[in-house]
Amino acid sequence: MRLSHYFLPTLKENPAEAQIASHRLMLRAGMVRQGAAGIYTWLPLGLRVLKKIEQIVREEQDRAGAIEVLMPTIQSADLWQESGRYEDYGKEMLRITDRHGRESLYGPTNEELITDIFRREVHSYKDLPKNLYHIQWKFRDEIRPRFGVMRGREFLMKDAYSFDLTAEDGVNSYNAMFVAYLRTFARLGLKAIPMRADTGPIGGDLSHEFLIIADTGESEVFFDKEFLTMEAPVDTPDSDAGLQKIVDTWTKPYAATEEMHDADKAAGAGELVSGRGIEVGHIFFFGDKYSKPMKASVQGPDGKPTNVQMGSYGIGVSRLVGGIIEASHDENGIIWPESVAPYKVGLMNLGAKSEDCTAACDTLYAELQAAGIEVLYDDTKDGAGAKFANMDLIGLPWQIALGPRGLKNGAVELKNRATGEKTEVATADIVKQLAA
RNA sequence: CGGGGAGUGGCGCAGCCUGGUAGCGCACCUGUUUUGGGAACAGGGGGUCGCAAGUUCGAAUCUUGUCUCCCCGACCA
Repeated sequence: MRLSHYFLPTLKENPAEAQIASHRLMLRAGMVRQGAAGIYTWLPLGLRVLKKIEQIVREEQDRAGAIEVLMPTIQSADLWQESGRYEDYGKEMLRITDRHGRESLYGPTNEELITDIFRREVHSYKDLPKNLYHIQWKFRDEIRPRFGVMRGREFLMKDAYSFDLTAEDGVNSYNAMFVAYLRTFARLGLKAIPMRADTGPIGGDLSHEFLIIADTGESEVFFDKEFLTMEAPVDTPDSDAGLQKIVDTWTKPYAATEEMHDADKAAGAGELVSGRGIEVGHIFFFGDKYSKPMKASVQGPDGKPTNVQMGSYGIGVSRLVGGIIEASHDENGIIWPESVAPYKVGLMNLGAKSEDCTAACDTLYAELQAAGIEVLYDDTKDGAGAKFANMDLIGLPWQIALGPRGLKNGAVELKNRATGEKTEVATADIVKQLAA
């Protein structure tokens, strides 16, 4: 993409409304603009990151056997009255009345809707297990939205729902998601720690939150130092026992959020670290909490109807954009992990008024594209300093600087954004090196 | 919802106390000179000061109301 044809409104100064790093940097890097409190427009650069995260989440859900659907944002109040949550959910739920006076709502979550789909279509234990997910915008009318997209009112979330005949099978489905989450966060370049969690309004008795550690996290967390060196599973076991083993490994060391922290239990554990955490995923197994009131049952082998055992599994996709920045930035800007970077490399023409230099940059740009490398090409007439500063701000993993000086030597300067390391690379070799 | 703060060109701010021609930096436009870490000079465009009432000869400035945004707390992917 040529910057001269792109839409990247960066800011040199810090907007007054943004307090924390990710919010500030997302505004400055031209990723988002606020519409109302906790509601954002995603500009091109931010949208690319959002889509990349979404895709990684999707791939890992698919790998774990979940099947993608897409449920609507607007739901009828009927189903919520059936589950009893229409009253329970309170003011956080945005309620809407349509022209016919029908009570509706902008979905804050989808347990009711998916349970309704399931009960209408699935009637036999032979069709189990099933895990259906979607990636959709949600709305929760938070009392106080803050921290940009990390705590917005409108947010993009992946939510999966598992259906099993027995509680034992349900735990297997839960474990499969647990492992998928470890893999997902690792691919996003994050160190996420599973912590036993309170089940809140979703309900149930088995639940883990996945938190990434960052100074600006919303809750205080305590965890065994061991987590910092644990590696996410590379292969996904295809046996229930294999899954259980991984879950056991990851739930054995002590880890708890403030509200679940038990100083006595922690005392017997390993070397404890405390810090602040950002919740990026939350999984629940809640048995028949919804299937019972909503009569979602299948016929078992014995011919008797049985309420299905359910679990639900959320990942805050839009929150992750902010979360990744919190975990990966410096004083100059964002440092994207390569897996979610909006472009892999930024090409800067430092001699935009020289025909030779521009021709060399145009050629290199075409070659990079031909090699399938995602490149943002700063072909504007801005000064060199402004180009460097902008590239650092938007945080692409690699920067190529090509100006009159390099043109003379047949070399470009390649900079690694994360390490700051700069190397001279022969222009002829640069594409090959980046493609590797 | 309780407590605190703020609304003045696109962004960051000053002016308000003590009412009297709306200002600065950045950004933007034109020209000239520059050109490897946010260039220089000259010229220029853009704001009914969140909104509404009130006080006054006169309101960005004083009074009242209202809306919005931000921060702290309780709540949350």
